[in-house]
Order: sequence, then structure tokens, then C-alpha cells
Amino acid sequence: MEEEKKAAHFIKNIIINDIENKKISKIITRFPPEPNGYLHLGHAKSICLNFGIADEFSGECNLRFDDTNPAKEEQKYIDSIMEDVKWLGFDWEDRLFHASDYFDRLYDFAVELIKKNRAYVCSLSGDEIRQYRGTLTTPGRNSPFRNRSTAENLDLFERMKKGEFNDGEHVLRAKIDMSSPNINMRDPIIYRIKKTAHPRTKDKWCIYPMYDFTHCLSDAIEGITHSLCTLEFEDHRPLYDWIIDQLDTPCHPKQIEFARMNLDFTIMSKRKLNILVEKKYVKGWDDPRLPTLAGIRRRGFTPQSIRKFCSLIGISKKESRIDLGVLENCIREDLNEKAPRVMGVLNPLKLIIENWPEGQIEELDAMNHPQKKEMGTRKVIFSREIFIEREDFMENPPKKFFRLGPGREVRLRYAYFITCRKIVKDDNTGEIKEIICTYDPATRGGDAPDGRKVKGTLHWVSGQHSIPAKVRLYDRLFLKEDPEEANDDFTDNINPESLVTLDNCRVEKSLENAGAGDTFQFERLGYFCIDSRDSSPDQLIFNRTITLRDTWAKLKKKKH
RNA sequence: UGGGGCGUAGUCAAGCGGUUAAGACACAGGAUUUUGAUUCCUGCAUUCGGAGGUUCGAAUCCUCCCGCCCCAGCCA
Repeated sequence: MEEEKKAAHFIKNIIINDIENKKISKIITRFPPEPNGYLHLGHAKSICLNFGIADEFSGECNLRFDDTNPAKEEQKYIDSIMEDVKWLGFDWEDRLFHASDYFDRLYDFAVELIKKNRAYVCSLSGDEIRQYRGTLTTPGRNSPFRNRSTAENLDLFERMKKGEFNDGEHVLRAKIDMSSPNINMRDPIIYRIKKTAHPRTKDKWCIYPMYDFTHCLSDAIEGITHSLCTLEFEDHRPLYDWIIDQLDTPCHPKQIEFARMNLDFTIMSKRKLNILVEKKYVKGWDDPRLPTLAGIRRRGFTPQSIRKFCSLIGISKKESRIDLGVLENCIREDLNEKAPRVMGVLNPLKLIIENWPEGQIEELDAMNHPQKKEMGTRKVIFSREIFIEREDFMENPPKKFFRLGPGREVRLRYAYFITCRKIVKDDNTGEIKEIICTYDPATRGGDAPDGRKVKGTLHWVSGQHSIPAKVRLYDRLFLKEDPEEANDDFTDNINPESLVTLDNCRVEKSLENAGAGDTFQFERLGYFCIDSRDSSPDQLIFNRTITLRDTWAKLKKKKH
């Protein structure tokens, strides 16, 4: 994980400064998800930041569920979030917390606020509260209930807790300043009645604290030193500080805001991700096209690659959009190191070697990784009828096409040089049915003793000795870099070819025992992993994680 | 038009009064290659949103201007 930590950024600078000034001895951060959805790459950025900083400065990072709205939160999200954080490679050890763990203490803090005449029960309706709040440019007005006596406030608040009122009848508000230019300071609501069972506290409470009240106090209770959050909470910082200042808390954490991550060709909004799932644009929360951690995991991304990515994109306050190439580069870099090489043919084209005896087979040695001898070798079976990639043959190839064409000689990887002699076409459609070639027996293994060179090397599998497979080719989910661009319906920008399923692929026999999640490089094509949900030994299903860098494809594209 | 933020290369991003303005991705060349992969070289901001000012010296300090983002949930 070493190299994932080097980059300097403003938050780190603040922390270093705090340590040097002896303000703080031990750094404590927290990752505070609301369990109302699945984690995505944006969360990964926050997880890596919080856990990474704790790690780097020998501190601690807590996992804390911000579960103050039982109407939206569910246990299944809590479970999946824990799984995702673990998968990413972080450990909260014994520090698993929930804001709901603090409901009693939070209630006491609220009482303390009332006693200090810094909070009151307001009985305005929701609409009225909005009207009294004023607008961005006009100040708000004081609630008629603002001057209730402490005794009355205490009594009412207790009765709210006891369940004597209905949802919306009363709220508890901080008494700050209705004319503040910062709307968050205009007597914000800190408790509301919500007669909803909570996933953890069940029916114990019918009043729940709001985010602004809960978050800062939870941080203080846990002794958080640096409370890192996203930019939209910048306006809430004065309130965060105000609440801590009014109350007798163990410490005063420092809130620091950083910019969310935006990634090209995808979306990070929980709400919109939810629409994609609910309206079946994708097949579920773990659809490999989604930026959810469950999705990219199934797609074949490794935790290392995601951590690397998060370290590369940096931390700043500038709103930015990350080039997809950065993510792609991270996964290629990691898989290039780790993935065993193998041969698979996506769109098979039959090729017959006419001077190879019928029924004869030969076992050839193939390296599992050309740069890593220690990964060993395997046998691949060569025979008279093989499959090559349809794309690797052209009847009228252009100059720069280094593959097979009439009369051309190429190398079959780890096997022999072959020369194309004939093309067999379908009489009616004109489609190429098979290619007839001859091989040069002197080139076994792929080298010519006479030193002659070939321009291209093709991957292949034996017709008889390969196994069928389905392959899912994934591409970007959206056509636009920013699918949420002004007045667009983001679903209009969905890439209709984000998933292409190939049912008639052939892969080499060594893959027959591959298991869920195993990742391979199909030489010359890309990285593919066994789908963890749908694949079975009888029917292998691979997900394409990412293609190899393809300068030939780029060249072709340029010409058009 | 209130308040809070942000502007350094195509995209991220270091930089904190004196540097030839880091690094990554992308891009363009070249070398090696039994993956058009990998790896390896080389190039890629006389300039930091703009204009003024302070200073021997400014991306860094000051002033004004311009552009973009966020805030009016009993969501987080």
C-alpha cells in the first residue's frame, strides 16, 4: 500500500500542522455512511481518505453509521457497506459505531440545550416553518414559539419523546439567529417526531435527531480530531461549531470539506443510481456497469486498483471530473502484474491446417506470464482444426494490418507459423466460413530456424480441445462524459451497447476448473473474470473487466 | 440580487515570496517484444481565470473584475 499514500494534499497539510503545533497527538477520523444505499466510487474516495490518513499518522478510523432517518435506512445496507469497506482492505477493528448508539446521550444534550435557553419546541407546521425561514436574500422571522419558557420546552420535548404527539406536530429547534445570512443558522430543526421503527433501536424512539445535531456530537463523543466531509457541508460548519460550543463535549473536532469525485461516463448520485436499478436499465446494484463497489468488484476490479485510483485523483476543494482513463490505467496496471495469461476466442472463425494429419494432436508449452517465469507454464493442445478470432482475418487487408490474409504468413502463439491458402465462403451469403492454411513444421513453438520474421502473432484455441463460454463485454454506461449535463434526462444518455453478450466463445481447456471471481488475461484481448453470480462449471460466463490498450484500434479509429 | 466556496496543461494535481512551475493520466515520436500488450527512452504550461498594484523578485501578498459550484428537507 506504500505508494498509495505519498501524494500531498491540503487536509494532510492541516493535520501535519496540527501535530507540529501539538494541538493533537493522536489522529482519529471516521467514515460515516448513511445506510440508505450501496457504496460507490465516491465513497471509496472518502474511505481511502479517512482510513488512509489514520493509517499514515498512526491514528484510528471509526466506521460509524449515520442512522438517524429510519424512514430510509435498512439493515441490508449496513451489511453491504461493511462488506464493501472490508473488501477495499480497511479495518475498523472494534470501532464499529452507530449514531443510534448515542440516541440517549443526544437526547440529554438536547435537554441541556433547552436548559441553556438555546433550543425550543416549535409548533409551526412544516409549511409555516418554511415561510418563516425567509429566502436566500431576505431574512427569516422569529417563530411565535421562540420564547416558550424553559419549563414548557422541557415538558413538551419530553412528551414528544413519549409519543404524545403525531409526526410534524412539534419539532425541537436550536435558537440561533433567524436573520443570519446563512440559512442553516436560522433556528435549524434538531429533532423531529417520526413514528417509525428504527433498524437498530426498533420502537424505542419516536423522535430522531437531525444530521446537523447528530453528526458533530457523534464526532465529539468519539473523540474525532478531523471530521472530513464533502463540500456541500461547508455551509453547515458554523452550525457544527455552534452546537459543540454550546454543549459540554469531550472535544471539538475540526470539520474539513473536500470535493466529491465525478467520473467520466458515469454518475455517482445515489438517487440516480437507484433509478437505473429500479427501472431496470441495469440488472441490479452489482451490475458490472455501475460505479458501485459491488458492481466494480463483480466487473473484476481489485481493491488495490481502487485504492491506487483514489490516491491518484487527489484531494482538493475544486470540483472536478476524472478522466476514465485514470481508472482504466489503474486496473490494467494491477491486472497486468497478477493475471495469468490464457487464450480465448471471442468470435471464432474456423481454420483448418491442411498439411496437419487428421486426428493428431500436440501439446505445446505456454507461459502463464511472459515477464514472470515464476508463474509457470501450462500445456495448450494444437490440432488440425482450430479457431482464430474473426477480426484477425481480412480478405483484403490494408498495408498496416499485421494479421492473416490470403497468402500471408503469421504466427500462432506458442505454436507454428501458418500461411493462408484458401478461403471457404458460404455460397449464398458470401460470409467467410473457414480458412485453409498450411503450417511450417520447422517453426514449432513459434520461432523460425531460418530467422524469418512474421508481422503478427494470433491467439487461437483448438476446435476439439477448447470449451464453450459466454462472455459479457462491458463498456461505459453512458455516452456522454457528463451524463447529468444541464437539462438532460440522464437516462437518455445511456449507452445502448454498454453490455454486449457473446454466446459462442471458445476458451482453452485449462480454464475448465476456474472458479468465481478468477481473473485472466485473454491474450491480445483484455482482462476477464468469471462472473461470481451466473457462471457455473457447465456454463462458464466471463465478464470483461477492461480491454488491453489497443493501438491498432486507435489507428483504425483515427482514419475514420 | 444574501451567504459559503472554487479557478495552475486536454483531465486530475503539487506548489505556501526566489523552483528550469513536481507527478499521474491523456497525447505525439522512438527502442525492445512470440500479446499491435508489457517495459523502456524522448517530447508536452516562458506561464498559473483577467486587469491593475506592492516587491529587487509574485502562481504565491493586495485591489477590482470575470467565470463556475453549493445553500431556502421535519434528508444526509
